[in-house]
Amino acid sequence: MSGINLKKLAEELGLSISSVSKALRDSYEISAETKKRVLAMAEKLNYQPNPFARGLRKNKSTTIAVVIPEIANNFFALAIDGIQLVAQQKGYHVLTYLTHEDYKNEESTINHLQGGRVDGVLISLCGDTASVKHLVDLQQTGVPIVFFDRVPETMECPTVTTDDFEGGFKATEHLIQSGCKKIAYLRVRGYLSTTEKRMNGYQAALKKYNLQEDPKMIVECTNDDEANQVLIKKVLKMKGRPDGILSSIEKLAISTYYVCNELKLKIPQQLKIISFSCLRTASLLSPALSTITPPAFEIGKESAELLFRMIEKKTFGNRIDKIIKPSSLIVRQSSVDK
Amino acid sequence: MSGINLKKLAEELGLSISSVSKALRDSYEISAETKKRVLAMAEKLNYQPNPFARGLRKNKSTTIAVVIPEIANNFFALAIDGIQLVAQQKGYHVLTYLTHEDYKNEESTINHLQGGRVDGVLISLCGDTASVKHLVDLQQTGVPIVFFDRVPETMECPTVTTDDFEGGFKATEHLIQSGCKKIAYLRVRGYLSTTEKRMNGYQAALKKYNLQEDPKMIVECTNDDEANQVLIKKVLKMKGRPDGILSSIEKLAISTYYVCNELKLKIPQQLKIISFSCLRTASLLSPALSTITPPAFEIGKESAELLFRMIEKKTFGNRIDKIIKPSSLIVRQSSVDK
DNA sequence: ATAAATAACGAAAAGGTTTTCGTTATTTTT
DNA sequence: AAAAATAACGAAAACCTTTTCGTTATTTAT
Repeated sequence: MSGINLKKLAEELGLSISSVSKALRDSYEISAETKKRVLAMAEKLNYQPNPFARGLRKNKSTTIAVVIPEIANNFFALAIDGIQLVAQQKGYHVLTYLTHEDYKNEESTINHLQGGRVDGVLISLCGDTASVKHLVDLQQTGVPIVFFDRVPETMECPTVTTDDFEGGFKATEHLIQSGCKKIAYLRVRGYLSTTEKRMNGYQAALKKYNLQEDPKMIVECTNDDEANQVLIKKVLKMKGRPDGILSSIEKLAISTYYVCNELKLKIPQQLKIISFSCLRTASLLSPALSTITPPAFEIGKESAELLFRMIEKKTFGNRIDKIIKPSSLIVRQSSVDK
Repeated sequence: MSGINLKKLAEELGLSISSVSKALRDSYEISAETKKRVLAMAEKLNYQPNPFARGLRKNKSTTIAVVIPEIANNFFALAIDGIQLVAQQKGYHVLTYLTHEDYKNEESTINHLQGGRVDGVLISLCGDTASVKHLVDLQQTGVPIVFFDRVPETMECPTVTTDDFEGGFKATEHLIQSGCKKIAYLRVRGYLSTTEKRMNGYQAALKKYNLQEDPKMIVECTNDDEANQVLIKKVLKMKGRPDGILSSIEKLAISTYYVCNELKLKIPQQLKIISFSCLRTASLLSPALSTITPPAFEIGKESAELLFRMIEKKTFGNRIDKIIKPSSLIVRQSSVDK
């Protein structure tokens, strides 16, 4: 389509295809003078090597894949930002795939990635990932994979995560120290490593401060905002309702805000709330939302850096990296009495 | 790397490479029985055709590129969502590139796209795009390009935008009807089609209601949040300060909120504000932010659909589509007295 | 019964690069 | 002056598919 390839360059220059190729790769076999001529002509005609021919020949794509559940989510958007930064530096291209929290999508996406389309994969698991077979298969074909944020528990693999347990623990501890006696945890259905560990931290904090665990205080939400609001409303209307909420994801905190508006529940006077979140406008909300904020950009950046280490020296497999980046607890008005 | 290709399949089946290939493409030349055997074996070994060999042979990548200024921005995130939806349906892969509002990045990205890496390009221009030569060049090599949201003015090309002029007009009219006498417009430096047309709408509304245009009321912001806050603060502290603000992008509205917090300026009593924005939490801000909201998802979706129409029948060039999707004006507390 | 058509498959070229190896001409070494 | 080394380039194979064109065997039409 583009039309300008090595053959045409060679004709234009009166050289052979191989010589032109070598000149462009700065081979010692080509004289300095010829190289200069070739470079000039390539520049003039804006020659771009055909990526397929090159990929086929070198068995390398200079492309990585990023597989995430959704993009309209500040955490993932920021993570991609970090990934792109590193990829661009390395001269790599980035293919993005969205699973929309659907296991079938994740599976078929990963399967399509076999065959050499990419040199490596960065992935954050979707909520209902039932099996990791597709991932193990891909890994076994030799494609380096780095998991970030939502990682598998039953698979040997490099991961980059935040300290979800500590985050859940500290957030809960903070609510307790703000006077909460009955704290609910908003989790998402399925088996996400993040949700699980955050809950473990929550439970550990309850235990430390001798607060009773109550199964009714663990609200299992879905992907449907309206349904979630119904669930949250139900918990907030029951007798013995919680006076504090720890939300494992941002979206559920937002839903809680809406529900509180509707129920005329005052935050933080009647209900204190804190959420895992990367929302930039957290401090502008009414009231400002306290958050445990994972370093999304850094997580993306470090994941990519780790992946490129694996791509470059093929020595992965010996050492399985588990990188953990701390989240920051940011206290705002939603979790403290004025 | 993956190891399993047509040759191995053929060996395993006792067939020739060409027969296996034809069986997989469901050619009439192959018997139903053989096809079944081949399909079964391909399934069993999880055969994935090498995308480079195929791309090289068919001169087609089944890949599109999306070039945007930034990703951590709800408008672009939602647009990508729409794009991905269509691409996935069509079985296409999506390469994402971020220009970070840097012309040099945009230029080199576009130049790298020559050579057949992608079958089409979706792009939203960066703020300081000085020339469109790189885009014209790419277009002339035969790669279909669709521009969305931020589009060039000096180039024949298909575009998908929102009605920026009307949006600017209606937002300004709304502020006037809410009692504003002196309205500032927050624009971004450079020559973005969006900023420009929104400003034209703003100016037209002022004229219609016989309000004087004042150059000091047009605040030219940059990409640096802190610098912008300084600029906005300056305008809000001067005598004859505005009583209304129309912000051309979300980020500047957020900055204005921070400045107002600092200056103890009450929104909406002392300053009314409305902004172009796709912020999901607009209604949860303190106070809730009135917005003109472009249909980001639909813009992405329609851009992609248009692009695929161009890719599929190569009849583009005859008809240049200019699709305009209306924004919605959503009035909340920030722009009306209680 | 022969000619023509069809069904089912294989051989080989093409697509653009990279890389190995061969070839020539020039320079250096003995 | 002959031998060896080097410099600079070209020919061709390889990467894996797809597709055109043959080839054979079987079926249908004359």
